Amino acid sequence: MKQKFRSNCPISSALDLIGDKWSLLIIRDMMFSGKKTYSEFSNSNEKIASNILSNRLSMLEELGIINKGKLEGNKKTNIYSLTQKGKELLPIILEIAQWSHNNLNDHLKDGAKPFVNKFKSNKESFIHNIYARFEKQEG
Amino acid sequence: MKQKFRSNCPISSALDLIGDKWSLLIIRDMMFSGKKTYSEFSNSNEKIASNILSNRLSMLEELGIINKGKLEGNKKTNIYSLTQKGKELLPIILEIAQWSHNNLNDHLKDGAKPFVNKFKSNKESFIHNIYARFEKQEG
DNA sequence: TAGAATAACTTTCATAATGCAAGTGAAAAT
DNA sequence: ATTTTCACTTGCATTATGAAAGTTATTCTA
Repeated sequence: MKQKFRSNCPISSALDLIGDKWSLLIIRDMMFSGKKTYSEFSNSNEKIASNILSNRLSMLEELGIINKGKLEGNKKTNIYSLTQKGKELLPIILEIAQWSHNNLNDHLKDGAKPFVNKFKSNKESFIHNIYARFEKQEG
Repeated sequence: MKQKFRSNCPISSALDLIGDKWSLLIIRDMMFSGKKTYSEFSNSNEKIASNILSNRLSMLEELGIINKGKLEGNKKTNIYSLTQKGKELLPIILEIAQWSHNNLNDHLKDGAKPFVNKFKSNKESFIHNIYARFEKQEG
């Protein structure tokens, strides 16, 4: 079997799992756009190729970051959802957003700025509110 | 010219710059191991290939995340240091460490755990202490 | 001060990952 | 019954990564 991890370092090990240009975008879409099907993911602004999307969805599932399921009465559409492990990527994603907000200002549209500002003003509560929303969505 | 960014999304844009398996490891070594030269970076546990290291150092410099300099009286050794933009990657890296600590526990050695626990207990002050250490190192 | 060692790469070539376009098969809608 | 939709897969070109050896300019050492 091929080694999954390059070392025992927590940073390195996380990058072994999600250190690419696509995985976190799928997670982002699940967290902030409520996307949950293959075709929804394939419609992102960043134009992920269908084979890469397919590959990442199965990797993320294998890693226990997302789940794959169905809705009753529909055999066609697969419904992907975040596991706890996946949900806990939220703080990472928010810090990334903040870094971009601080350091790539020229390039970014203004849309996300109020969002990041709200996060900055009280990170803990901001994160807990989103976690609560995750709960609600699952009923 | 080739487009650097896939979209205006802050997450996507950050990943366009540092969304790979090596860039953040170089930053990590600068932040936590005080590494600053090519040969120090090439000695990491994760065994980065020399051509990739070279490529990443120049990318990171081009992106304004690190600086390349010399020490007086030494024309040979290049000294790399973090810019403000680079230093601000600290919160991202710490959140990644925390995620691994929470979710990859079986795989990780115990060494980093007290560190992450300290971070968890008071993130703001932990981060500010490290920022202060950055200042000190530069004199 | 001549030769050895070191620092920082570069080059070459094999392998793996990504990207693009087209194609497939089952399920659902018309 | 036929067309659409959904979730992929396949084939092939391009790009990125990895391993090993080679290069050049210092700097150290005998």
